[in-house]
Amino acid sequence: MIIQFNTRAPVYIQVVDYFKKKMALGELQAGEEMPSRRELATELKINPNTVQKAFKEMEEQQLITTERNRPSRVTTDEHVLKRIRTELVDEAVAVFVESIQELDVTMDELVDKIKRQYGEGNLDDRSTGS
Amino acid sequence: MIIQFNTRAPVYIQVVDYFKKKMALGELQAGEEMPSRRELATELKINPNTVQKAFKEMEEQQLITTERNRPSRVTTDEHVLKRIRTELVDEAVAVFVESIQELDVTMDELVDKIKRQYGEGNLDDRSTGS
DNA sequence: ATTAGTGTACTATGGTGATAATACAGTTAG
DNA sequence: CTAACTGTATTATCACCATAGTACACTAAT
Repeated sequence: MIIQFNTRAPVYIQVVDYFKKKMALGELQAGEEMPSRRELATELKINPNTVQKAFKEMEEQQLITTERNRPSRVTTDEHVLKRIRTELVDEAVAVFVESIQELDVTMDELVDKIKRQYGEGNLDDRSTGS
Repeated sequence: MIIQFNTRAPVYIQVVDYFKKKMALGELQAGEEMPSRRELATELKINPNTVQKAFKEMEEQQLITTERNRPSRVTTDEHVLKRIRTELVDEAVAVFVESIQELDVTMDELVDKIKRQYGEGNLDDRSTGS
């Protein structure tokens, strides 16, 4: 997965979301070691302090834990991990609906535009059985 | 239409979007007079300078015009006005798809969540014939 | 002409976000 | 022990955003 920074949202928030996605997809699993702050900063070409801020945020959200001067680890709380994907999607939907509210958009128009936006076939049209 | 400020996006951008929506819905029509900066600042409980910044942004986007020290007016360029709604929706869809990309969300799940988010029946499920 | 209302411009302050450069304490591999 | 790596903390600078206060030129109504 590649991270692509916007100008709008704070970088440290985008870093948090980046790791949330990784956890939601199982690319980062419970108890797994996180990359070091400096290493990640170099890799993402951002400031170590920004990474530190992101990690601090993730700690407050119970996504990772850190003991002393050892590399941070993904939480082992499966309960927390399970919720990540749902929260990401629900948050995105909330922001989306908020932004198009009162514009009298039909469901058909939305679905059409969303499908078109995906384009590269990332979105599955089949049912998952909810 | 009521404006509800987020903490995320700059206030002056939210003011611009607020007026874009009004224009897209025909609440503000071509050539119509805009409220004065000070008046609007009082009404929205924000600083006149913030309103001024929003109006300057709208001028650069050709949404309004101002001559000398007369109240600003909505552009008479129907071409510009026609595009507003499409741009608003497309932009929202782009941001939305971007945010849920790589999360393996099915179309069914999305539609379900979106409908649920609307809830109060703002979203029409019938086709408009595009 | 006076007054109140326009748009516009400027300075200043405070908060947040991002960067840069250090510094320190603790851990680990050599 | 030493060296290199961890996390953490601090100070400083810069940009953007929002606010406050003030000022000026012009227009319109009186």
